[in-house]
Amino acid sequence: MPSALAGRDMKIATWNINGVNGRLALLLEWLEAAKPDVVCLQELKAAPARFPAAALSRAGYEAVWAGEKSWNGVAILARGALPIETRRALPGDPRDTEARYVEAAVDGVLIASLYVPNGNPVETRIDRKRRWISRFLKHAEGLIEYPAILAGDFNIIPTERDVYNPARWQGDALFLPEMRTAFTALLGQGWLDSLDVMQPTGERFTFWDYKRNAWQRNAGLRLDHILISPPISGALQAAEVDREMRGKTGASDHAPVWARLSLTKKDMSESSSCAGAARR
DNA sequence: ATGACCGCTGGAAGCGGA
Repeated sequence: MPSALAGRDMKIATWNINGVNGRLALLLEWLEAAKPDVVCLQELKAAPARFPAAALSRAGYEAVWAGEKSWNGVAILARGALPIETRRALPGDPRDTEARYVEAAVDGVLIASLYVPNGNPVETRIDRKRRWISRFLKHAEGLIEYPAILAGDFNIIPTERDVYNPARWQGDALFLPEMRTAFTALLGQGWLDSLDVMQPTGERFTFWDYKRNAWQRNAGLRLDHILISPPISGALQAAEVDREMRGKTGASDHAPVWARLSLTKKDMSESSSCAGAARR
């Protein structure tokens, strides 16, 4: 374990991998090149026993994950350390068995990897998304005082700047005013939208549909977010989208997003609070 | 440019994704 007295960097990334086994070679290539310290993955699309833990360990990453056959699935990877799992489900509904939330402490920071329900078609599925987000907002509020990071596929387009053609997405579950309000409410709790802060101008899409030549037309959306709690938000140094990963042969329809934090001795002293959150 | 792509499962064609 790194010394709790020395400042150090943490590069944390989130990537909706869209099939962790089908994308394993690309994931390993990216880990080697990008060298993130912490990675949140979504859409593993693999049963728990089929998560490629051994291959990732050989690449230097230990992992905790919530798996599910065929659909969903979330994981947290840490370079050179085993994440200390604090939760494997979002609290508030024992009947919700979908693998959409996992939480772990890594190097004194509480990390959540989340995959919000899509919500389309609105007529039949928006209620599920609404209820999940309601539970998530409540849980997030309880984490705000700790050094914590919420990273994942939120399935929410936060602003008109985050969609190539806002008019075409009116009424879609990703862009409903209600959903954008929920995202704003999260920021209102104190969470910092790292990509928005570090890329305030220009485009910062994270998803391009496989259909209709969306990538070639740059018809993208910003759906993947890394939110940082107040105790460590001042440590944010950089945040970017690894767009080149979307252009690779056999790419996921999402690109990785990453943020770099320079954590100080003061941030480290909050680690005991993180452990407190883990015990709750 | 909401039919048109992709991964998963099962071993074909259907489902879910966003």
